[in-house]
Amino acid sequence: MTDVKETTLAAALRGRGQRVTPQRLMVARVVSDLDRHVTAEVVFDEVSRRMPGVSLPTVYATLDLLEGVGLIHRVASERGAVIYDPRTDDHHHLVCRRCGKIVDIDGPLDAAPLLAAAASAGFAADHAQVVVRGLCAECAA
Amino acid sequence: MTDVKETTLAAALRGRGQRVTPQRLMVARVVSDLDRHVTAEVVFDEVSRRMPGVSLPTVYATLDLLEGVGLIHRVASERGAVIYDPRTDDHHHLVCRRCGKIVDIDGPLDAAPLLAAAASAGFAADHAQVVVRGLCAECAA
DNA sequence: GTTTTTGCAAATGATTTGCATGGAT
DNA sequence: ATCCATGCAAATCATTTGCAAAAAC
Repeated sequence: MTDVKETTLAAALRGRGQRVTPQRLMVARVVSDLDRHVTAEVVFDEVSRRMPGVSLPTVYATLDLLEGVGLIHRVASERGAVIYDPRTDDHHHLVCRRCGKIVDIDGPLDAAPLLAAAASAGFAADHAQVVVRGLCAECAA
Repeated sequence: MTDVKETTLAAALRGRGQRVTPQRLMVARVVSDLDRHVTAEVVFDEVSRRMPGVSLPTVYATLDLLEGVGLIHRVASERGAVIYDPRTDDHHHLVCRRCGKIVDIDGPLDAAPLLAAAASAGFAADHAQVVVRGLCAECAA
């Protein structure tokens, strides 16, 4: 069983003239294994469990790198910590305005008119996501 | 010329048993007058110009209150600070991943399927917005 | 060998909290 | 008179930076 994420990352790093380090591979593996929305802290905790001594700044830098390479996406959040999403396919999010919980929703979005509007505003769009704000079932109670 | 925002706010506060203070009215007026995406700092600076002595924690608390009342919305930001939007009608945003610039886009969104998905996940949705991430014209250069 | 990365510690920026005073009802 | 809101200072949280040592190429 090959690890698609690691080989993709290693190739991307080599292509950019950047170095393939064990810390970077571990951060990528942890994000892939956790397979859910994560913060830098959460990734740091799990990385530390598997490879003690890795620093928090390295985790921040590596998450940024993974985003640049396109292996993870930022979830558009409206406050607090940055949330990364290991899913890079087209999907959207529900965000609870009270507890901050984020849930994926799969559903169609006709982004074409918005992307056209983006282009005419001079933006080179990477990615369009819908954020639905509201109250989750627990917080509504 | 009546000030819709202020009367709405005063009414909402009274309805909730909260107090109508000059600081709250001023924060609401400033947000309305600035009429653009703002941070707490920006609001604080303008409020301080018009009513010296108002504290930053009061500005934070009041922006939170205005959001709760529905007079302003938070928008997804790229940088550390929370951005508030005085427009509460249906529109969307372009966010530059490099400089953080946020631009409004008006365009149709067929949110119905996403709102249906939200409901079946137990979420009571308030509001759906699209965030398009990318590079603005200046940063692309 | 050269250059990039790392880990550490400290700095920064945004927002929140605790608490006593002041102000709205 | 009662309680909520304010101002101040300090605390907290997430993230970034500067720099010397270690590792990748």
